[in-house]
Amino acid sequence: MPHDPKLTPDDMLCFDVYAMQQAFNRLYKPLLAPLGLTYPQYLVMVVLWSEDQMPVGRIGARLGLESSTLTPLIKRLELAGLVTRSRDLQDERKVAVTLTQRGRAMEDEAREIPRCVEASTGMDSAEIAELRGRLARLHGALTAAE
Amino acid sequence: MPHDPKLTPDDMLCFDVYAMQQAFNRLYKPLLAPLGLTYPQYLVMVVLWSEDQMPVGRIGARLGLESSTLTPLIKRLELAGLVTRSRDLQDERKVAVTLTQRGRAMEDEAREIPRCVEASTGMDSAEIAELRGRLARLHGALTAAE
DNA sequence: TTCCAATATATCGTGCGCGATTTAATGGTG
DNA sequence: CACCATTAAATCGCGCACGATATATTGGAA
Repeated sequence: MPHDPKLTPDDMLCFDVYAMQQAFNRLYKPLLAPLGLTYPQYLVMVVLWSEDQMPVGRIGARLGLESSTLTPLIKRLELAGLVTRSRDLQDERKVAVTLTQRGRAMEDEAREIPRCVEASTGMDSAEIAELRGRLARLHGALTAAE
Repeated sequence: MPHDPKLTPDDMLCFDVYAMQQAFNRLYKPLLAPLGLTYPQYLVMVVLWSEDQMPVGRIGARLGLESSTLTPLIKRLELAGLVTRSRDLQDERKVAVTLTQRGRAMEDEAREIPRCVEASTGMDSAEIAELRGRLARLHGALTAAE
């Protein structure tokens, strides 16, 4: 029985995804630098721009992040004056995260970013949609596999 | 001029990739736990299994990682008894990373992992190849866009 | 030969990301 | 009412990941 041909990272789907994540990070860095945001911070802001006043846990559910990741991140957003944190009066276990005026205003400053990113992909919307469909299917299979 | 419809992370290709990376990490974790490896450490081992005795910089070139990431990671592999580090005699700036006997032996223990991962994708090889092609094209476009 | 720019690695500081644990509030059940 | 499992955040420790910087070696150029 012959040995497997030597496996390299370039043969692995997971490495494509790993490298792609690196590439997106490099792409976003200069776009987000003027806003003073990191990429994960930008994701949190996107969530809040789509629906303000959310408890930490709900943001985490949207992004697949734990409170151990989000709590310090959100505290940095608070320090930057973009959000405020306040205990929910109905349920004091929850901490509601709310955009400040400055946080809301930043949505406008960030408006060009999605278009800029899309342009960098060199793909038209149909192609992007097709790729996203495949990724969604794969994501479903992987999470189903636990 | 109408406002853009509210953007959410679920509308973003970059978030698909971000979530996919999370999913792969979750998938690999239990597979790598018996070996005592993290996912980035596994990638380094894959590189060394494909070609032993490599300087730090060459490993970094393969994986897209800086010495500031690799040096501590490789020191942990050394502490685990999987590799040794030694100055290149021809060029003493370089540090050659070499598998120990235990490091080489681990290749066998890891042999089932790629098949296991492939099975979890729920895709056949043609489908995977097609997806990888699209990702490679996107990666090229993104890195070309700086 | 002496100097110097380039190269290779290491170090430092900051920010994710997660598992494990802690703390506190909630909503039942006995 | 008292008890307690559940839930929501926060905290802690560890390991990436990267930019900026430091250190040391190398290979030329003056």
